[in-house]
Amino acid sequence: MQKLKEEIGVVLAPLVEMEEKLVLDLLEVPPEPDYGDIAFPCFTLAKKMKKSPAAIAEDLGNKLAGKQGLYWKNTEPRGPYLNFYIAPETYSTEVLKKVWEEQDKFGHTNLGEGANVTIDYSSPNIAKPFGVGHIRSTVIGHSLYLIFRALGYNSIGINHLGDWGTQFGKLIVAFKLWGEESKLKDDPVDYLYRLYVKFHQEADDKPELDDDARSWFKKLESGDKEAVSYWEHFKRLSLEAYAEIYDRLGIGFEHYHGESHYNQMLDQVVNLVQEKGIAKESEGALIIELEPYNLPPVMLRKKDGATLYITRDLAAAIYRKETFNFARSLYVVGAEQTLHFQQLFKLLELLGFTWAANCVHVPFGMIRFKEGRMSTRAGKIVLLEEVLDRAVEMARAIIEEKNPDLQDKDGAAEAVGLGAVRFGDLSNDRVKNIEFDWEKVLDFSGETAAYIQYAHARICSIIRKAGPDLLSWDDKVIALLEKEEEITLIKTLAMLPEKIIDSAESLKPSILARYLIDVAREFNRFYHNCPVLTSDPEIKKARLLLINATRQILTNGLSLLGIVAPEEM
RNA sequence: GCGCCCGUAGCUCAGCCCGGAUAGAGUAACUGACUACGAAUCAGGAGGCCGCAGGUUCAAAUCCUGCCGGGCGCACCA
Repeated sequence: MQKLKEEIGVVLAPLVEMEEKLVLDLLEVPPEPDYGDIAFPCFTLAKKMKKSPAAIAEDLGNKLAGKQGLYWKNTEPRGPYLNFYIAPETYSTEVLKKVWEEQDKFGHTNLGEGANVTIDYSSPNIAKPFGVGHIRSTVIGHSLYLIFRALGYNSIGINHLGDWGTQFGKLIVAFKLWGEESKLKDDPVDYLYRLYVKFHQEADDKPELDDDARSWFKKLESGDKEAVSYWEHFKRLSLEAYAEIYDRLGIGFEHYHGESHYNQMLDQVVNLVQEKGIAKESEGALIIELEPYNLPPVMLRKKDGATLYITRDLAAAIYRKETFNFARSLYVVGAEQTLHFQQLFKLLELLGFTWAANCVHVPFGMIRFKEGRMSTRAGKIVLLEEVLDRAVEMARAIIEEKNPDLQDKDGAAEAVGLGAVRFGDLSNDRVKNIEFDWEKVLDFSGETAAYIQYAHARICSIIRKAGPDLLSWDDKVIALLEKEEEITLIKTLAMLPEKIIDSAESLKPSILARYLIDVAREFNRFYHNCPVLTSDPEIKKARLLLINATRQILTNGLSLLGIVAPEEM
């Protein structure tokens, strides 16, 4: 498509007396396939030439009448637009050959030239259960990780574990009051979670519990043996539980640098801020006024001397720059923390770090119940594990019904079930809140991962039946792909590279996800109108190449969303 | 009170960054297609003051301003 545009630029520039680049910027894709493949709008020219846009388009059409290029076969003025139609043969050959040759690398580029991109994602809070709320950061972050890697960046996944903070004071207090070691061993995350909830219930009536919790956290910060041993115990048990979920989702991190990792740097960071002269004491606490920037003040140290979340984030940002010298640093964290990151980045800027401009908060909306928001403290939460299990179970039931002879039912059910959960989080614009609805989670029809996986499985089935020998590259047969469904499918396939780039630039995997739905849809249209196996040998060969390219685009795309496409389901 | 985000078909959402041709999907309800390469599919009609009101423009779902509705946040949590 890019080559087509460039060619048009060269042809059009002299005719309209504009620079090629300007022409290229104006070119757009028409809303209807009937209107051609690339359109040149004549509105901007109308002023300059003092003629109606339609007359200009007409004029250009006359000048180009009967002419054609390598990638376009004719032009057609239509209202204020001059529309170009592609030459299917050269275009299709170009696209399909490229996919054939590059295989699982199709769509990948070296745009990033190996530059480091740190991606802070998932980052659960130790001792809290892994709820569906956390899946958004995990799944969106991991997809961005894969997308950046496909573009030649060196993605560095960082799991910034919430393994420090007042919640540990609360847990220690709760465990000392009500805890039993045996129950802790059975199901540590669940048990710690129940203690956490109980703590908040009790603290409503007994505010002194909160004071106890603060003082235990203070002890932890100053290295108190007992506090540290509780903390280590809780942390180890939680990490073991998270590891299972990450394994299941096929997710790994380069670094598990939790908040505690930055403890030894905090004094240094606080000193740095004080040297800059931007901090001041207020009611015993150390704060920084950000009023000139229209932001509320930031507190770096509480009056009891303990540090806060942002103190550790400040240290972490500096550490990441020093360690990884990132080109960009992404924080895939909920939208409710937008202010926090505005303050953090402003602080970095005030400290004179010009790279603060390369730090980006990638926010996303929250998952809510119909009745209101989820709350860990109140115990109103849906566990991720339960969601995954039920989705896989449902997929398994459907397979049992539709494909009872399938060999690897478990494998397929896992791929489809997990794919559904992932896709549900990836296919909509990040920033919107999602209403949690079991019916939607367990629905595998329409715009879902299963729709894409099903198209993939059908293709695999056809290729299996044709026999692998028939699938080989042949320049000569591509010209036989001339039906509307075939051409449209090829045009859609060709978009993968630009969609991957779009996703990276906008930090929205949803662009890629929705594109894959389009590909599957166009394939289905082809499938219902163009038989492969029963066609004449030459056409059969050409169509096999076409569906094989489609299969490749689907797996390449899905893999960047972290979704597996089984060959049968 | 102040700041940020969201508002498009009954429901869930694309499109908005970068303004252009009749505003698109899915889903629900209705109609049709398995003696067809897998019906988790496809085809069809139906369904819209693009929250409201101004403004900019030859042209606004898209840009600007105000308002309304919802969400989130705003010094000792993360």
